[in-house]
Amino acid sequence: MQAQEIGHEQVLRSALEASGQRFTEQRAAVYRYLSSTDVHPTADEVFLTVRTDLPGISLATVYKSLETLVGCGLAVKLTYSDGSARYDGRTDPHHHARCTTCGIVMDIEGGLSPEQVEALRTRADGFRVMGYRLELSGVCAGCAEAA
Amino acid sequence: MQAQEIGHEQVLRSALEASGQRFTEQRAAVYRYLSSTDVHPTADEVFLTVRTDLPGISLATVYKSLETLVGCGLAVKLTYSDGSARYDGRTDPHHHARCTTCGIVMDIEGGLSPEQVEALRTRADGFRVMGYRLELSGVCAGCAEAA
DNA sequence: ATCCTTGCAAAGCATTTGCAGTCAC
DNA sequence: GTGACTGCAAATGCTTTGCAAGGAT
Repeated sequence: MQAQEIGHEQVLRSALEASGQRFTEQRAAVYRYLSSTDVHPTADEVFLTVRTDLPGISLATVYKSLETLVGCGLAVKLTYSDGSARYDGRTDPHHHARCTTCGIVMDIEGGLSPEQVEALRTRADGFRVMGYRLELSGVCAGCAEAA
Repeated sequence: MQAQEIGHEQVLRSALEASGQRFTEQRAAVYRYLSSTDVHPTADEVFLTVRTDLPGISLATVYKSLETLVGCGLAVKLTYSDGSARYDGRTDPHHHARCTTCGIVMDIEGGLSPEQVEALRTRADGFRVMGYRLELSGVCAGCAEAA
């Protein structure tokens, strides 16, 4: 969808400009991929995929681009107990469910209500809430069937 | 409290035995420290503290012991976007609030109700929920004041 | 023209692993 | 006595960094 891609590019340009950073092919390619998928890829997976569009891109640049996107609020970095880090291009409120067997991360629609967040905050004296993360862990349908 | 320590030791012995593992001084010392603090220490902080009781313990053993405790369900490993991993010796349901400035992790009392968890699960088709993690991110009172 | 960004290679750092000696059961 | 655990040191693997060349504004 051409129109959508242009929309994405505008979003990225604005976000970069707002923080005094420059628009580049590499950042655009990383952002385009991240906002087109729901697989929550690792940095290496982003690298491997983006490289098919932009053969010259380096892994270091992918790391830097991802960090830039996170800094702009256009992506979220998710870290897990097995040491893996994954990136999520969705910026609307939603939760995750992670399969501890195969590592897949699925989206769960919906967010906490402001009241629920506030109820939590009142239990953390003086804490200023910027965001939250709610994640189920367990076994996905596919792995449960295989076992 | 001598009685409490003995209680802890029994809990650890049972948990280890249940999974066919052995009770050792090192595991006991790591568990004793973890269940006595609410600072959510990193592996290195556990090492530095436990070493005052058990001067010979190695960092590798601390890592292995922590992983053993996590495997027994006596501790929870929390990983963060800056690459740090922290361990929590509390096993009752509760949440966390993490300061993105100083890195401190605070406990928030309470858990999600079974109904709330179920409501989330129904949105993840076929997923078998084993646990969840709910965490606020933001700025703690101390850091907010300093800024 | 300025200075931010890239790509490469080297460095960093937390964590894991191989192995011989030691210890729990 | 047997197999698991420890401590040490080396290795691993993801991520970051330094720097010269290139690119965006």
